[in-house]
Amino acid sequence: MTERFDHKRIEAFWQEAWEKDRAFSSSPSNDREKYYVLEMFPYPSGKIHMGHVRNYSIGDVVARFLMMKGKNVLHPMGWDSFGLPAENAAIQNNIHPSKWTYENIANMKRQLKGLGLCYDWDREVATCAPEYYKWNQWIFLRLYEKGLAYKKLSLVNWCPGCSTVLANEQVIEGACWRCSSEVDAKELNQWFFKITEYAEELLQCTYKMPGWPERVLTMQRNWIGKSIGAEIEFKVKGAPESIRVFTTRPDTIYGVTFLSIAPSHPVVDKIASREKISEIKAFSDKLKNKTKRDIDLLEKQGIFIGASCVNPLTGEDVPVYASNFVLMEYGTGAVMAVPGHDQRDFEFAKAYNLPIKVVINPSDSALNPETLDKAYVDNGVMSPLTPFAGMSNIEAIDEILKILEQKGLGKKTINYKLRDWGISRQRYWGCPIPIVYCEKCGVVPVDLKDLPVILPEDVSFTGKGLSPLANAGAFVNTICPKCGSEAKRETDTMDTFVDSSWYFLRYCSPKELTLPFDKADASYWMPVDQYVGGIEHAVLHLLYSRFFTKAMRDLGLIGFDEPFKNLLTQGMVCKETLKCPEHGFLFPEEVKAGKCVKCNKAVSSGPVEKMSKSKKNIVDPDRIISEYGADTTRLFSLFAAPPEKDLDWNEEGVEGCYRFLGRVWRLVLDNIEFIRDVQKYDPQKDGSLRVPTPLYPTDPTKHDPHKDDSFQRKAEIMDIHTLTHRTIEKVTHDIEERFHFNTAISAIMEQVNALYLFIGSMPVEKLETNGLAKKVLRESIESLILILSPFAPHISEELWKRVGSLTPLYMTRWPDASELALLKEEFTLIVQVNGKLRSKVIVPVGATEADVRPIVLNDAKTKEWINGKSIRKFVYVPEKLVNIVAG
RNA sequence: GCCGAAGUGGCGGAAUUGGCAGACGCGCCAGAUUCAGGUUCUGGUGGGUGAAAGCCUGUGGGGGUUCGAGUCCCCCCUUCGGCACCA
Repeated sequence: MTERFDHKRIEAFWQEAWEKDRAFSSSPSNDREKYYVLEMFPYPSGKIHMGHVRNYSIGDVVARFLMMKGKNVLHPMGWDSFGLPAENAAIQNNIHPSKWTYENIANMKRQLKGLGLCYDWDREVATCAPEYYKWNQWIFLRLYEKGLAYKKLSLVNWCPGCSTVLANEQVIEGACWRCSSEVDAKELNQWFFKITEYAEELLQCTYKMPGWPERVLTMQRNWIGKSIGAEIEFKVKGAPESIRVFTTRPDTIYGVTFLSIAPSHPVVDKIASREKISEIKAFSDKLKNKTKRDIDLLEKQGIFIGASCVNPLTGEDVPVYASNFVLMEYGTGAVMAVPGHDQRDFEFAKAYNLPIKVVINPSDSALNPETLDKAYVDNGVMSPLTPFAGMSNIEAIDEILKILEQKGLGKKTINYKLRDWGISRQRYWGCPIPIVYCEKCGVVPVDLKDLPVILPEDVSFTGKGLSPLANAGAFVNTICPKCGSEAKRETDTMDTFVDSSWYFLRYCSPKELTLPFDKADASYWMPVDQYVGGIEHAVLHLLYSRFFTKAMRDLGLIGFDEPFKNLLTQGMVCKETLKCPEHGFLFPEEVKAGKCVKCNKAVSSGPVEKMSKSKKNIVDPDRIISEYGADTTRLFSLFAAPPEKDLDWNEEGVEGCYRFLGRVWRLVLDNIEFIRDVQKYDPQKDGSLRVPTPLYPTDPTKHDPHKDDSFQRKAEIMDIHTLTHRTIEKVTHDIEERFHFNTAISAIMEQVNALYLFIGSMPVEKLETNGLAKKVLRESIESLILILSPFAPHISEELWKRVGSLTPLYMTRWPDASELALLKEEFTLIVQVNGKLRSKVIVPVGATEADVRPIVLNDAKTKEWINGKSIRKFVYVPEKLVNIVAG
């Protein structure tokens, strides 16, 4: 009886051994090439979910593989531990956010260790620790000093029911997530980081980042939203003011029939007629209180403000409208309206009976504004109504800009959609902003030597009113660092995205006391060679981190431009949902025989969706790990789909992986006597034993144990040798070049299947006496254990020890595929007749067309298909196939 | 509306450069082992047709390029993701 595969005992044993050996600790070294593998650190919400398992399994394979490849690998882990859920827990369960957070960290750390992930835990960081957030404050002050952090009035979401500010994420369809009151827009003084200063560089670098997925780069480019156009000044008729508009289509200026401005545009107060001002104000307020979605549904609306401007080129009067579709935040808050060539303006002109002018025509026809049913937005030729009749509109842009520039009424401009990053949060559980407000000195930064500004523990959580910090007198009341008189601290905390914008640098020297990180350590380890995380951070975290890197470079802290060389965005973990017509989503245990246990109605299986509590389709990693083990859990999460695709969770697939590991276990233990003390087969020394080998799988009659012919036996043994090295080659390539762990695992499975067949076809006494078989078997099993180890490290370590290795597996080199073993003397040539597979022939490697032609044409099957027809073409693809065109 | 990704057996997915479509796993079917269930081992499994060998057909749909297309080009359909009055 083979010893049972006891995953619990094995996994506990090796996890302890790795920890005791400090197997994965890292330090800079000049004799090995560095490699920094990073997975996005988790928010300590309480326990890990399958998304974490997947994310960290991917990173772990990369890290373990590269360690075995001899790289000096940095693979750290930490906690993004400031944030709102901790505060909610405080309000709901009367537990301090700090306690809640650290308990969660302890539990999740236990879970990550239970997965056998190869982290250097000596580098662990938690962003809520003063030793960490001190440096947040330090960076903030350096940015402030550089003018990259500033304060300004801006709109926030205000809940009148809770009398507090809400984050955008807390506003659900325009209402408070907690009390459902309608959320107002409110103007507050907020701190900002000047990310817009880097808009152009952030954009340009996206074209030089081949290691990032194209779709993430596209999303970032869209988010930055560069558009090239012109700013044009329209003088107000009968008033000293003028209105500046931004347009990407200066070529349409001759078609302007009105101007549209944002209702909140400051010019309204100056030029609108008295009776209109209050109407426009009301219109503007109404818009502010609507969520984006609602505005989308609104029709084009506007109010004539009672004033007109003059078209700088035609001198025509253009009435000014306050319109609901013009945003104050973009461009200049004013647009020139060209109904003939812009669809929004067209709709507005139709609704308000404004003239439509065509100034650009398609190259082959002339448009009639009377009969136009939509705006003509394509390129074309300038119409006779303009001074550039017949010229292409693209060329006309430069001509028009020249005239405007001469008149001093326009110039080329670039606009970005990217806004400065508002980092103030009216919350407690975050990093305090190190600023003091003094009546005499105004805004005063805290001295660097006085950092950190410690977040006070002794505060009360009511969920009402201002941030708990604002009520913490001992915190708020302080002394002005400049003049020493009484002053008050800033009570807002920083957005938690600030914490995560530089944590990858802190990992390089997590215990550094004088700076956020040691410059030499950072320049050794950085940039991150491989970053792995979810697509949900495509813009936010990944853009902020890029910005921070550039800003810190300009502060002289680092000497590189981009933080993450290669990025892998893994797909979501999904599962089928179950839905009862009466009770909605159900947990699997609420369904018996396809019926809801509450109402006995038939339950339909809903769509496969991302695992979430509300959809009741979550699978708890703890349960899976305890039932099947960490190795199986990791293996399944890597085998079920390629990493960037969504993964469908199904328990039968998990069982399949468990079965596979059991199969490996038995394969090794059942044959351990044959291989334990045998020397490995070395093709360099034993190369003379090589015999011509057909491709695997070979003729099934060969597996007949009674038909023992030593030549055939030898060929069969050598097939295993070849397969072993082909598998090493494929697995190495799949991990290294493609991150296709699913195909790497399937190749290992194929090797296992082949070994079972080989052993099954070989009588025991043969195995015992055949030296070559033993050697080849040992080599194959050894290499199997090694290449399986990044995926399933515990079982691999255990088997590695069992086959008699003295050093632990994690200290062992990754096997190399022997080129000699991969050499073939013959290969199977595919024979196609008229593009269809008709036969196969064995030919020597390196055969030329002249060598192959007679062999193929004499092949009986091929002859049959050619059937006397004349051969019109003979296509030979060396080492692959021939295609005979006959007819 | 714009941008992007994808569409292959009952299911998850392979096919790296245009060259044997469906590797591997799940499920299902059969045989062996077992007192029995489970386990384990072996074989089969796209569809059509056939006793079988085999033949025909087949990668969302339609066209094209090519000796040869899941892969390249054009048009269309569907699904998912992102952005969305950005002037």
